[in-house]
Amino acid sequence: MELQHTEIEARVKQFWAENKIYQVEIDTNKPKYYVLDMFPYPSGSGLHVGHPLGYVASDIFARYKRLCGFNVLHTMGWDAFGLPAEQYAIQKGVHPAQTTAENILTYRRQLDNLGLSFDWSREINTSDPQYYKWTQWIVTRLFMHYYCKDTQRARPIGKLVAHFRKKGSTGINTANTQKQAFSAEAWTAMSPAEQDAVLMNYRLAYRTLGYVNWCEALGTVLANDEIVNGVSERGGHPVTKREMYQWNLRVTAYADRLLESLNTLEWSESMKNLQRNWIGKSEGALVRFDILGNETALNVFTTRPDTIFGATFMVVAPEHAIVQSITTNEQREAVNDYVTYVKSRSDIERQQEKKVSGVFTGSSCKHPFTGADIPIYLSEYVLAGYGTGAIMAVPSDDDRDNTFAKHFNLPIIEVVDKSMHPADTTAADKLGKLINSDFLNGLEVKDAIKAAIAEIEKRKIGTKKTNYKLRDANMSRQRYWGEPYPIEYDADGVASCLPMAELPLVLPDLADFTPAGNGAAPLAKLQNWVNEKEGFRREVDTMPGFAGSSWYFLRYMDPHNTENFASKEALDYWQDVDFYVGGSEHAVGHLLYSRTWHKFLYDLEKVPTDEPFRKLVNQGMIQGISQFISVKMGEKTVDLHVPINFVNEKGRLTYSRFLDLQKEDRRFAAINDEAIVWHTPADSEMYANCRAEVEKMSKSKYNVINPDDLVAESGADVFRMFEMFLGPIEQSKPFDTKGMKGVEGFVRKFWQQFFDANGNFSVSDEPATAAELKVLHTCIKKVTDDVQRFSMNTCVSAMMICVNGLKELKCNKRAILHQFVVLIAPFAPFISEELWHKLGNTGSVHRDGQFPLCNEAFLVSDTIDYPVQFNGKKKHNIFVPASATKEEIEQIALNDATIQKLLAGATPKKIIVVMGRLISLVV
RNA sequence: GCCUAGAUGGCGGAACUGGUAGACGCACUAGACUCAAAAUCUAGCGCCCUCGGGCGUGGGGGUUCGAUUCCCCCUCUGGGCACCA
Repeated sequence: MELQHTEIEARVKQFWAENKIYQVEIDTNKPKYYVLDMFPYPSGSGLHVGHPLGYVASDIFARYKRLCGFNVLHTMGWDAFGLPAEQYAIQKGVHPAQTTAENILTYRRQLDNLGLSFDWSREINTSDPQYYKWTQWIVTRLFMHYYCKDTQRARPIGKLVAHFRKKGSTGINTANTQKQAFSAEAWTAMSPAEQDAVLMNYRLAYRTLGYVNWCEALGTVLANDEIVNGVSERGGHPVTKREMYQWNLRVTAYADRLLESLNTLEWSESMKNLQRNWIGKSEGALVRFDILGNETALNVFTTRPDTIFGATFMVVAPEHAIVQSITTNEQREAVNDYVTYVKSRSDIERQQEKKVSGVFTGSSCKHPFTGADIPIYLSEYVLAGYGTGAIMAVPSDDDRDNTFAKHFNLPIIEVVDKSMHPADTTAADKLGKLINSDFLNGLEVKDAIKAAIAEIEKRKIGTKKTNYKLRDANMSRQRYWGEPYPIEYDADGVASCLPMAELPLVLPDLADFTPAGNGAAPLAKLQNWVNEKEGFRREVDTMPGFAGSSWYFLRYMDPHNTENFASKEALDYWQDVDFYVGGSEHAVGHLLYSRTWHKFLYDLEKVPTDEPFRKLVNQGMIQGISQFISVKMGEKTVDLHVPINFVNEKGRLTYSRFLDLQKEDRRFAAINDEAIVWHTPADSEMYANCRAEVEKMSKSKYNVINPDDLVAESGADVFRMFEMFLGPIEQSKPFDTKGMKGVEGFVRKFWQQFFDANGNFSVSDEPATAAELKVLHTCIKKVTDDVQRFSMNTCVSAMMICVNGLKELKCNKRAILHQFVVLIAPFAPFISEELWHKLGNTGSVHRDGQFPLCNEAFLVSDTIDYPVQFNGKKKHNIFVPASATKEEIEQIALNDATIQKLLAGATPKKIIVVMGRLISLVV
């Protein structure tokens, strides 16, 4: 009987929906398992074949776990706030809520076509007020807490206020923006506005004036991870610096813990390294250099305090606040010129052309140990935003300092003797013995660093210090389509957060979505809304995309709860995400913010675990295969993208497919009007050879493959297995539909195994033979092992071998086929459900099936043929009973006539039997 | 420059802790069926060679009876960070 996949899919989908097969509840009799996909932003273009890669893989895993008796939480939702919907709203005037709702319907339909086992009763949407009520609530909690470094956890801001009242700022050890010192009296004497400003220095969500990344084209500020190569990640618009009041998330407070607990996670090493890199912890010392003829001093951060005797000059960032006060009159003009020059250079220019530049300030520092005068320079290679914005330059052991010293003819003093170490040892290796360094002479670098810090602290000229590259995350967006801030300002401008009872603060309707101008958010235009509450003014900025996505995995545990973001019962049962699947592009954005929020909630004892995602797998990107045609355009030849469905299997452009298109779809013709005379079928260029190239899949490259088409053509089961069969999940690879044929053949063969020559359903109740059991159980073993390793491509291979084996044995035994149905169920959910019912089972294979266990006894053969090697060369096979011991194998080998001949009377020096499998005779 | 992952037939890729390299699939070739084609089935398919055999996992060296796997050096490719002191 022919496999009618469309009919089967419709029938099975209905059965699943009617019987709520995938709905899951807390069940304390079963162990829990939480399998999660990174939820998508529902964009206008729908799913392409790249999206399902991770979804299908995690679905297989979720289904496998379910069949193994776990209570599996497997859910999906929508990261629904975001820029594209708002940009579209500005252009077309369609409310983002409407666009988003439409896109969600498309996504939902496409996902359902793939047979994914999500519990849709737990669907969430970050733009739903019932959801963002809790996003806002968490932000109010962040606002109401500070980070105590003594206890290494977040604490209520009230405790800090109480401390200020009693002791002022003395004795606190907190994460803060800047150091402050004030007495209890001074605190009490402060106005509410002044106290508010002080507290902003400690809050975990805080508002401050600072230079931020401003994107004029998008009309909003962006966080560091939203900027790639100096332009906005979305749209590629230029980004400039602008001074504005902004909300920030104090992620730096958690830097150490984020770094530490990475070691406990089952993430790929490269993923952990991306985060380590981004956090960028470095340990060293803060050292004070007194400036000659000036009361102020220059503080520098260095990771190599041991090289301090090699410091021959100082370099200060041109933007540093101290610049004017240390510039002498003789040098003022040169300094001003240089500062102007640096300001004229954009970030991109500075990154691209790194030339040696700088200027002498005229001032000098006194070396804290030698007392020598060391000149202070300005140079753009010292960054204002890192460390103290000033360095002690050690040209002997730092490449940049070295280049600078040579350029400006400054002295270089060797302080580390590297001659004891390999020739290619560099300063970065931190190897060698100190020389020319007074009390440090003779010490190895590692010891010298400790000794130098000890001495620096003893002389009170500096302290041990840890620095991070990680910056606090900007959390304000001057956009409409995001969560409103649950913050209001009183007449004095003092910020307070809304109480729980006033949440959610619903995003008001707006007709015109354009920014309000001058950096103000669209909501500023709604003066009634802004001033709705008497005596208060509402915050008009909205939250960035990462707000809603930083905790969504918790909401799935208890999505309809109105009293809490999730009940304690649900949190205690579901705990955390056991298995998280998603793209590696979220390494330093979503994954870092989620971890931070989660640790914060853990500090508040709201979640039971310190980390949200135990195991993480990053699926690779599915690329498209673009087709190009070379076309003469006037003088030059250009390569143009050709829609892939215009190109036949031989890589030739076919005219007939073009003719099939409706007029409005003739985009390809339109863009190439100039180049090709399209309207003459006889035109030889119509049949030109195309050139294929692997690129990112995108609409503009005409290389997108829609999963819907493939599902309609070959069935969801085939599509799922084929996506898995492409190769390892983690790897990026081009999507080439050519290989689908193989998987299609496999599914068909499997199906036909249940039918006789006349097409009637026919299974035999006779007991299975040893050969049949061996074929099946070999497959069970392989699939069980590989699913757990997340190696889905080899699972599919194993099943293909199994089906070929059963076919060869003409096996239609119920016992064998029943087990295979359960085995294949995670991969091919539709066909397995259909066959499960045909075999006379009730319920659903996905709920009532039990994943078959491998019985190794079936795998054993009577005899095994062992290859025998001589000196690792000559080979000869011997047959031994499968149960033979090492000694017996040796005996049989030595008695074998051929081996005796090969040995020619010699006694082997060594007989090697490894794992009972292979023998090597060393003569 | 630094970090990280990788390099295996014409192609995608197997080989999980060192043990018959190339599983499985695609493509290709031949045969069967067919008037013919498609589909299907059967067989072959790393390279060289006449059998026997020799050579083969980016290149070079090493450890081992035995290396795709472990160690050292080099080349190339993908991803990330990038004047972070």
